Amino acid sequence: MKKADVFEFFRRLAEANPSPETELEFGNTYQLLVAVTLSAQATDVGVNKATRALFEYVKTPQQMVDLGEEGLKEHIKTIGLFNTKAKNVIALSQILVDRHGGEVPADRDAMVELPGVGRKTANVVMNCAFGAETFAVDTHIFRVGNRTGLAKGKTPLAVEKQLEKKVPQPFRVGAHHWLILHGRYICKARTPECWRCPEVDLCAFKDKVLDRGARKAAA
DNA sequence: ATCCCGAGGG
DNA sequence: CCCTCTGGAT
Repeated sequence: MKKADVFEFFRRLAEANPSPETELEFGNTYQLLVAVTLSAQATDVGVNKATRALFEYVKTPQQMVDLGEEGLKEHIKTIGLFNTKAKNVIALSQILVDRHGGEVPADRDAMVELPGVGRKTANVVMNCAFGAETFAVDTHIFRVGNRTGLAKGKTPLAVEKQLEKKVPQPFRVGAHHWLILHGRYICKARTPECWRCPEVDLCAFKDKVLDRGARKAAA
């Protein structure tokens, strides 16, 4: 995508949604870290449903350690991969207590050291909690980047590097959310809704779905 | 059957 | 690179 088009792409997203936010619900940075960890292969709606009750009384890593692995499992049973997630969250919480004074470190490398926290999760927390210009490339951003031609790459890391290079300054903090929301609600995995996409004229996607009626008839 | 804001291990 | 963990929605 040409430089001027990239700017226009984000300008429109920003215009439509001036202050984008995560759809995950949380009350502090620690809860955000836990929520993002739980969100692997799960929808935000599903994660929120599980954390609503949990976060009522678990607001610190120490309180999570006190709850324990089995207690946590009871709360997150309805989310996929709950066994591994429960184990990781308890272990991660213990490390925060032991080595970080009960706080989430404002440092990506330190966060990635935590069990269950990879580069993508760390990038989300750095961006949402600390306002860092990080691009957490999840399934949505990977797809949107490659489809549109905004940031092509064979791996999430490659797409991340492209975004670091291409996203212009006024949009670097918000880009993560704009791209995810765009992917979730318009540039969907199965049936992208190009007919109502505000950026369709800037997009390189070859199989654009421009007519809803035609597509329904074909299906 | 396929997807959802992945990470860890082989 | 591959596989596994895992339930709910569509």
